[in-house]
Amino acid sequence: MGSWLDDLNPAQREAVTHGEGPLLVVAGAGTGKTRTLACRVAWLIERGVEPDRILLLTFTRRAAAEMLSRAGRLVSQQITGKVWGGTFHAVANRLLRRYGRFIGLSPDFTVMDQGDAADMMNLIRNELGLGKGERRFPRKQTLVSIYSRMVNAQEKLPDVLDTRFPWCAEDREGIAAIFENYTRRKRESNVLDYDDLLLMWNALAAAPGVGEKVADRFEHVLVDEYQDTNAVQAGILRNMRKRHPHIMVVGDDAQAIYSFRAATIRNILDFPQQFPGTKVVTLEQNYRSIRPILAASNAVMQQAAERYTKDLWSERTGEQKPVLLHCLDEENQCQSVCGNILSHLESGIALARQGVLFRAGHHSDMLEVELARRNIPFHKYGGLKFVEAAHIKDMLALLRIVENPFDEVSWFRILPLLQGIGPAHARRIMDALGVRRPAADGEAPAESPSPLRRLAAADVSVPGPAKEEFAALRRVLLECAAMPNVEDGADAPAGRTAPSVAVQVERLRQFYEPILERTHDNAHIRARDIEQLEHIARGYRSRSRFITDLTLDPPQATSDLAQPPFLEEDYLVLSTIHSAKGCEWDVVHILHAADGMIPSDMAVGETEGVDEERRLLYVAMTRARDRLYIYFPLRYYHHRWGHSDSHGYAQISRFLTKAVQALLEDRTAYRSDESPTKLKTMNIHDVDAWIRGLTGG
DNA sequence: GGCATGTGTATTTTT
DNA sequence: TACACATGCC
Repeated sequence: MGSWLDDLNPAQREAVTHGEGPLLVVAGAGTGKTRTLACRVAWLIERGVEPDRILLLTFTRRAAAEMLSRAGRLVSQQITGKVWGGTFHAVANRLLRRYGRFIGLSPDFTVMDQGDAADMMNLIRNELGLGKGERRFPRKQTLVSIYSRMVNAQEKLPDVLDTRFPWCAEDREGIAAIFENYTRRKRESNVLDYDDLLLMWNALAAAPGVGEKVADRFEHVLVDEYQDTNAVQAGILRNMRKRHPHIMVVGDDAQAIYSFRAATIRNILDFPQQFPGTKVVTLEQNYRSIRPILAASNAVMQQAAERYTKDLWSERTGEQKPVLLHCLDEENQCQSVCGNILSHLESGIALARQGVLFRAGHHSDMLEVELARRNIPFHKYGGLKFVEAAHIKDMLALLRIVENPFDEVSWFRILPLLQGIGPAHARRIMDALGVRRPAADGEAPAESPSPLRRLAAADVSVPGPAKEEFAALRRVLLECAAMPNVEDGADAPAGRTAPSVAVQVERLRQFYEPILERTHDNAHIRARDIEQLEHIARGYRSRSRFITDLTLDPPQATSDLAQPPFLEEDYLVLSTIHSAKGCEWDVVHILHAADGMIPSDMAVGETEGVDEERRLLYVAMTRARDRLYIYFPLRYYHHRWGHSDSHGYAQISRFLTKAVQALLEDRTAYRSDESPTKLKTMNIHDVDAWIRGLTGG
């Protein structure tokens, strides 16, 4: 047995060497959760468990890869491709391609992301003539949110509307009609959305016969970040573990931050009841942060109600309290952040060891401009993603049509791009090609000729001005469809090598570029993104695999691809707090610690919402190893997009109570002669005089 | 029916 | 800002 066991603390070792039955590891921030999971995998393998009979479910693919490479090093063998590791969604995809046919699912389904789901909702919304009425009908994004909430929380539509979307309650019938149609349309076009992946996996695992077969594949199931799983995911685990009690879940109720995705903290709190005989191990020694940072973080969490009690402690000493920086306004905040970053850089802390965290993607907008101006390189996580850019979506839609010619949403995205074709003609052409194939109730769609066959054979009528571009589209689609391609799921053919998917992408790009030039003004910047897409495609020989990977595990940030990774120098990470989960930095900067930002004013309605926002701040603070800066801009301008000078004064985040502030060091980010405190201490007459001063000039 | 142009408005986090 | 929707012209 590996001597590496000696490097673990007693609680970690207890978890790693746990024998039979369910195990819940309550692991506080920075307590070596990743290490414990990796060691558990290694321990199981050393005890003779076959790697491919282990299922490791993580929150991101990166997390799985990291744990498996660590475990592999411990047991001195390559296990990365053997252990089943990945997100719930990615594993669902893999299992469904292999076993889906047993529950009536055709294995060549395509996966649509949330944007595609929204487009399909919109398609139906327009067809049903909703949104034409007097009142505003919920928008496509809202519809997807409602739908996703409904299925993931397993709640009835009226309840979801009443509790979460009261302003949409009046449109219940219309919404119900859209959802019914939406589900049917997905089945007809052989498409699964994110939620379907989970629901279908659950159905598969629950199905008599095949369910047991799927469950028996895995002797051990390990789940990371269990506090951020939802009811469907808990159901999947129950179904997967009906006959094998070996399950280990790891999580921290204090770090649950995904309730908007219907994650429920009940999963972790109720785990011992759900899985009788559960052993609970608590990890409390924090290896990450120095004591003053931990003290402040713990003080923030002190106010939370129901939780597993943990007292995080650390041996890492240090004098420096976290710094609370009072800033004049956002501009001043930017200057201060940059100044602090650069001074740490000068003292030898590389940019890569510093992180900037914030509640919402746009909270870093101004800072990004300032960083660019000062030539400080950075990567942003959680902003607009590569695959969400319109031109990338267009390219993917083209590929999807080739892959699955029944994909309505993709056709309806591409056809109106052609000059002279709008929604009406697009519908007509799709009808002529037979893109929709009505399914009998609950059945897989009937066999019908591929729309591409009809495209090749029939002379589809298109309006005069569109003839030329349509002919080009026809040519390129048929050409790509004829190219050799490795099926996903099939093992790569040994002798014959199919060309990489990049060949198809290149061909599609040639078709698409003129359209790009016509429809977008910054066409050449976007063209570079498409070249990047082509670059990624070189690594794939299965078109299906390529499309699925991009939808289930998209490149984190657009700038990820701005320069090839090997040319990267040192760079700073900007991240939403959500995307920072599991990360750590020597120095952490938290922006906008003002009420309305953290907590977001969208969330302050219910106490549950506020509780989650508190945990967000806790997650952000506990990312820091040695230095923590919290910035509080005092003044916010009202109109984000306007030039108005009107502003209001912010309150400091309600989570930074007196008790917490006592554990922070106060500093101001501006010179005293700029001080807004003068204004703060003025009385009403002074304010009026001040206004007179402004109006009088 | 397509398309350019104008108007109003919402407004977080992500697999 | 970006998106949904209305209007008016070809």
